[in-house]
Amino acid sequence: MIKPIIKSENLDQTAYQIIKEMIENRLLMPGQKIPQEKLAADLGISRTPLISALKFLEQEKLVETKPRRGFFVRLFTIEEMISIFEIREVLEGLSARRAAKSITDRQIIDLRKIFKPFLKSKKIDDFYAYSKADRQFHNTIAEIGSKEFLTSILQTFNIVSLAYQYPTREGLIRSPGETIREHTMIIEAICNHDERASEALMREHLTTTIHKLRAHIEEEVTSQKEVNS
Amino acid sequence: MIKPIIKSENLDQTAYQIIKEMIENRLLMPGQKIPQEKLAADLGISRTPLISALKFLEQEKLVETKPRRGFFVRLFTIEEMISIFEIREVLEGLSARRAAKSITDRQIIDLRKIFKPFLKSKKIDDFYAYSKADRQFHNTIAEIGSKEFLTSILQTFNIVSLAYQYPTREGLIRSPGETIREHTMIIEAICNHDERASEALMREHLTTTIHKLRAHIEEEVTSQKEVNS
DNA sequence: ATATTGAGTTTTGTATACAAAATACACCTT
DNA sequence: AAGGTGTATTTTGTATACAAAACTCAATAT
Repeated sequence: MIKPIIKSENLDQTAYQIIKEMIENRLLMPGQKIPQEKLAADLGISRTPLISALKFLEQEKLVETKPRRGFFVRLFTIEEMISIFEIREVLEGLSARRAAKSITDRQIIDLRKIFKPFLKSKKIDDFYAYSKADRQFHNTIAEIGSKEFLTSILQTFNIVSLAYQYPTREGLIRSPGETIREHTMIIEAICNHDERASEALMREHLTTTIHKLRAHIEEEVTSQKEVNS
Repeated sequence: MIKPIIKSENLDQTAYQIIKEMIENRLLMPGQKIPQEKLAADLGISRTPLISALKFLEQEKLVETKPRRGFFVRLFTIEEMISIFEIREVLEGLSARRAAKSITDRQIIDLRKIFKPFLKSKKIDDFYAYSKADRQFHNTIAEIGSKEFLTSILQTFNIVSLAYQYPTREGLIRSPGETIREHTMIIEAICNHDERASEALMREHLTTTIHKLRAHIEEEVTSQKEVNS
């Protein structure tokens, strides 16, 4: 995959973009200390814009500082993952509601296109492709329905992208067979400008995922105990 | 009012706190350019931590940068104000739901105390005191119900405090007589650990306020037109 | 009168310098 | 061998330095 290098105005913004990607792609591992001098040299910049970038990432909770000891890549707990999903539930619900209000004919066509390749097939087994469509679905609705603050919140806290860090099946918590119907229902509600249904369906969709996530975790804890005993 | 000066570890964090307060208290006016050299001198620090602080505030949308031209205090449009309230609606709804789940007996006592002084009186005319209680109500629920990410989002984007920048009656959009019943109902739902009702009532409370806000704006636009014609 | 030019001034974005704090590690003591 | 102590090394937080961009404003041209 070719990464779109956004040549931003300032060095700290470009550094920010690159480091964020490095964390998302696990080039910087959670818990690891970030070597300032070395990373600055690798990026071909001085420590000043690098530190500025790291402080952004600190506020986004992707990185943490221990004063006078440096920056470290942050580790997310299971509780935090659930917390992120709960926030997704309400914010993406709002996005969907707003999208239903403001969607244009052009955007309707784009939105309906996303899951088209999967509607014919009886069983969806290409998890990679479906995960990609899933992300695109959520991001598109966020783009249509969010402006200014909401976009800023979703992006700053990586609400959508962090959710796919879950370690199974390309980050998919539920199977495509289970979610495809919900996805199409949400899309239709938005395309019909039904604000109430769009929000309700999106929330339901994510609530169900949270339940499944909780169940997964329970299972894991139980099986861990079995191994340890 | 004595401001609690939080002596933080780093200079940029203290600068951040002070500048944020200056903006909230209108010592730095919206639209105004921020003079770096002068402000740094006033705070007794160099430009390095000051810029760092300003970049935080930029991400919070309290300040904006025009590249190579400097930092400016940001101006909020009416549309953005409504947008903030919509985000409040869903995020505080979530806060209330979580608070209902986790509230302790000690916190129940504190929460019930907030509106006690106003329950006896027939008519509430001390807008200043009521506005303060209102803020405390929302902040307390946020504190009880939010952890990690949600707190961080609410604080970072000043979701609660920005809402009181509305220029009438200490930022109160609806009259105390109108809202006191809703406030007590929300409090009771939370104290009874009723998650569903807590979220629903909080959302309703804020939705009604948004409607009122929209009506106010309509009125203003209309009367403006009358003046201009 | 309005618009354009350009030298002088201010301010920005970034690199570098440096004191103070943290860390590493060899050496000593028990 | 285990633990403590002091010194050398690294790294952090902040100030300062400086080239390049933006602004100011008076002089000139239209």
